[in-house]
Amino acid sequence: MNSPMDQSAIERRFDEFLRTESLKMTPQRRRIFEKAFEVHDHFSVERMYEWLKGEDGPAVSRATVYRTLEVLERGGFIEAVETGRGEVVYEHVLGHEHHDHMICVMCKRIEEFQDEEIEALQRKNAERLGFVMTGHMLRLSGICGDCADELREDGRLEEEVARLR
Amino acid sequence: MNSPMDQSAIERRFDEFLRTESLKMTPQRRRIFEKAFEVHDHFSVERMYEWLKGEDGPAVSRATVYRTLEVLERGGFIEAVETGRGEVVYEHVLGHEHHDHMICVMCKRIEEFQDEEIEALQRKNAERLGFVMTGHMLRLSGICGDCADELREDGRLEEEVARLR
DNA sequence: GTCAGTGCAAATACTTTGCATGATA
DNA sequence: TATCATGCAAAGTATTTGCACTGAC
Repeated sequence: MNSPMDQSAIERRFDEFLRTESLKMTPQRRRIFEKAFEVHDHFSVERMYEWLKGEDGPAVSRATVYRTLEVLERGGFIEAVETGRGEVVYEHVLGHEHHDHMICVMCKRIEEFQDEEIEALQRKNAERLGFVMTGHMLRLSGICGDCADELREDGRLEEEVARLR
Repeated sequence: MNSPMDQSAIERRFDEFLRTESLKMTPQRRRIFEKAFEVHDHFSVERMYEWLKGEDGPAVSRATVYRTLEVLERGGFIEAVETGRGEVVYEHVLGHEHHDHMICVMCKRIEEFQDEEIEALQRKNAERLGFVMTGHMLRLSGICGDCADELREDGRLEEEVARLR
């Protein structure tokens, strides 16, 4: 699946963003940025660090990964997704519609979904509470089809679901 | 506002839970448990630790607070609420209906709300994705009425909202 | 040439753990 | 009396920061 916006267009935006913030384009930033848009998957700081370490190119330290992801987030290029218990992964944003996440507690697979009805109800509740809503995070957790099948074969699905609920 | 279940009834449940798990009732556990149900507010590990340190009674170490909150969570007496960016606070559960949270990004105030329509839509989405849903977390963030008023006085509301969005 | 960015190692913040001691059932 | 729980300090883990050096503009 390709993004509706191609790599070079996104890169131009990044250049632009750096310029407006008087930040500099460095090989490290470029590597991190490109990797973030090349993968169509969620990644942690550690994962990004390992990816870059395993490939050719200028070395990138953990500190720089932290610092750069912060810049990318501030610029709206990536977004942090809390997967639970303090764990954070990132996903690139440009060319993607807003969406929420459904995470498999067994294999950690992350599915995305959108539901305008839910969004509308969120806004309604915020308003009722007298808040100006600026953001939200909705995360569903459960057992994905594949993992459920495996458990079902062993007759352990009910048990697991009960334990998790 | 009082819970529909009184303190002693909750405490009996705790005794029972400890017994079924072959755990022991200690002064430390009792202090933490009672404080968790006495306050009608969300608390962090650190906050609980500080509360107990400031009051009479047997000393409670940080390690014990961590360990006991884990026990209370496992027993379904309290629930962890992620307030964002890895921060976790707890709230007591018994006698409270399930609810979601709306957090003020300025003063950190937490409001609770319930919306059965949202719950139903969540279940629908999970099903569509082929998941057996076992849990969810919905957190709205924004600026509460009071903080919004303050910003409005200074004419900085629009600006802040734009920055946060 | 100036200012920002980088790597490194140290510092920080938060949480968990091993172990000797003490308390509960 | 047999566990189990506690406090303490040490060890993890994840992230941030100070600083000297390097590199982009």
